[in-house]
Amino acid sequence: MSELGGLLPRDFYARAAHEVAPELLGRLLLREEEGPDGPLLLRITEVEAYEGAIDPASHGFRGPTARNATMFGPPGHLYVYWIYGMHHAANLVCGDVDESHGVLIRAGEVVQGRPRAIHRRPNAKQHTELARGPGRLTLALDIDRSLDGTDVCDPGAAVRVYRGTPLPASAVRSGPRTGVSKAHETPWRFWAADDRTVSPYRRHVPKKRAAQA
DNA sequence: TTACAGATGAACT
DNA sequence: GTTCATCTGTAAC
Repeated sequence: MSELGGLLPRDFYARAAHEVAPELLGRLLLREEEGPDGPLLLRITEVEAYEGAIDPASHGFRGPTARNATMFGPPGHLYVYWIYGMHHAANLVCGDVDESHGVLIRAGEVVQGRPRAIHRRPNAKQHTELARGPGRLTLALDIDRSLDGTDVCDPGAAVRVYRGTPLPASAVRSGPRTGVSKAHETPWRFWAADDRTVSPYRRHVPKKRAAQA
């Protein structure tokens, strides 16, 4: 398909996450699938940047663990983690090896393969809800920990990122990150202006107290 | 619009 | 052992 515009090269990711993040808006995330229907295609509309050792909100802040090992590897790979015991979230590893920079893919618009996304997300009332939010997005695209470490620059990979049509800077908005308890003031959430597939902002819920007996 | 339950892994004491 | 996390669906205001 010509609209894909070719794979984004690894160099694209080999920069600070907050530089890469806004340039990912409008790009196309391709999810390869078995069967005759061909791949799913998602146009990225919302992302958040996390920057390793200098960013207390990043999974990489306290150093490598079994879960976040992928973040400490080379850029251009997919970091998938399991959160709150019920959702997956997908990041693209940025920066250099050991820097543990990442860009969380928060939301997007399913532009191809929509019936399959609807099948996986029966609760979605409109197509704009199919991948509106990081947990919903991974559900719609059937992304889980088995895809952790996928090289999105590899033409044969199950998940890849294509150039698509990047958003002009004038159509990019930024603000505080969602659901993050630390470094809340850092405006490293980026989204496409006036796009209905962008998730609603939810500030961090300070704490959940167990009910007193 | 705001608040909370829910399930699991990882970090922390 | 305890606390909390890059969240979502549902319910009460």
